[in-house]
Amino acid sequence: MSKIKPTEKSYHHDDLRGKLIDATRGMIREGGVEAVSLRKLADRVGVSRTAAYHYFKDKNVLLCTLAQEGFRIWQEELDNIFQDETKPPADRYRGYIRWYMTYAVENAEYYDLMFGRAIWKQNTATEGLKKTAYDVFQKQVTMTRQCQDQGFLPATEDSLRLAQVTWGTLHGLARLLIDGIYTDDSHMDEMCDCAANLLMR
Amino acid sequence: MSKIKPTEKSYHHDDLRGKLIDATRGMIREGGVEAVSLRKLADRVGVSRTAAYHYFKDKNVLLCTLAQEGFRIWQEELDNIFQDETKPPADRYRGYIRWYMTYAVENAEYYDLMFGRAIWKQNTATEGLKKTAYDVFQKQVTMTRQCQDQGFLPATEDSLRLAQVTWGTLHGLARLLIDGIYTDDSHMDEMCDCAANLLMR
DNA sequence: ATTGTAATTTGACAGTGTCAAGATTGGTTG
DNA sequence: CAACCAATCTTGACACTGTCAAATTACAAT
Repeated sequence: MSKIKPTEKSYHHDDLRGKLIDATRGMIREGGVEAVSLRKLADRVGVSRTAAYHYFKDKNVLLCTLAQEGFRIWQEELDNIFQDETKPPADRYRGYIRWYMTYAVENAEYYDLMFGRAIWKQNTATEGLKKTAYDVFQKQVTMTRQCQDQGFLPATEDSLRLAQVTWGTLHGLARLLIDGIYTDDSHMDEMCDCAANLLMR
Repeated sequence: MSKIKPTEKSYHHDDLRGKLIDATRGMIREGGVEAVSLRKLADRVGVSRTAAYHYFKDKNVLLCTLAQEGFRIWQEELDNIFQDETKPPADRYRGYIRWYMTYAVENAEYYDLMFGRAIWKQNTATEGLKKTAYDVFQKQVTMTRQCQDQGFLPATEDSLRLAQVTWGTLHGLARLLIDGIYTDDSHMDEMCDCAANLLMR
């Protein structure tokens, strides 16, 4: 038995892979995707420049791994929100909008990693990331259909298309807030309400 | 009179500044913002690595200049669309949505420069760029109010907020299409229609 | 103890943006 | 016309970046 799972603890450092991921997450939170440098990362973990290459093919794969983790958590949050039986469905949807925008603003750098260009441009996304992200969207679609059935999203529209457009709306608003184009987050509540009014009926 | 306007033609190269801008625009169209390199740019124009520094403080200012140019053109297009008296107002708005998405997809790299993170993150935008972009948004607001008055955008909402949200919707959809998240542009028409149905009434 | 193999490091290369100092050039002035 | 001068452009240099190939280290099994 010569194979050792690289994710298991190794001798030199306990779970270097995990430490790399943790440190990268920290760097992203602090300075955004563009602040992630493999060499600074190595310094932070206390390892040589190219050590990360044994666990991640290149920088892109490392970032995709982090993004994928983000989508997994996102999925869980989504489930929690829409399984909360204490609120009426329409309130849950309003809560979802609120949660979306709040999360995006408070975790701007991480949101930017997940939905930003660095990863999605010209098919650089890992297969794993694509799949996980696709699952999240599937959830969004079924959730949309459910809301249509419950009568507060327009039933005339195709669910898939409607899911795209509603999600696009939230995504767009989030981007405006994060990048500070034409907006700052001081009026986030009003924007959420306005969006809810437009989308729901 | 010792001053010579740097924008005027110089002796070594006729209007180097203009040539730099042109070449940069080309690079953006070909490979996106992230493909712009000052050294490759210099090569392309046939000048030394640091020549551009005489006309632009740094790379960021160069990009902002290009983006600003984009916003000026954007402004003109917007005027054209909403001054077209041959169509009824509602059709003009639908046409605007169509134009927006088409432009974004067909000039993805340029759209990305104008509305993407590279320029807007943490206040790196030039004052000039900010102003020009702000003017465009102002137009969007007055246009929104006009549409509210004409009765096909909800009159109950605050114009500024509504302008933000409608624009956010288009921006979000454009980003989804450009980055290829959950979508490709083969269903752009349906997405435009769906968005129009949601926004207008 | 030796061998094998996985983990890690070192060296190197081709890029990048940007600063400081030097070289070039053409118009203005003595 | 010659000298100067300031705008323009180039060269050299520095500190970064990602990534590959080869050498080194360290542990497990024989």
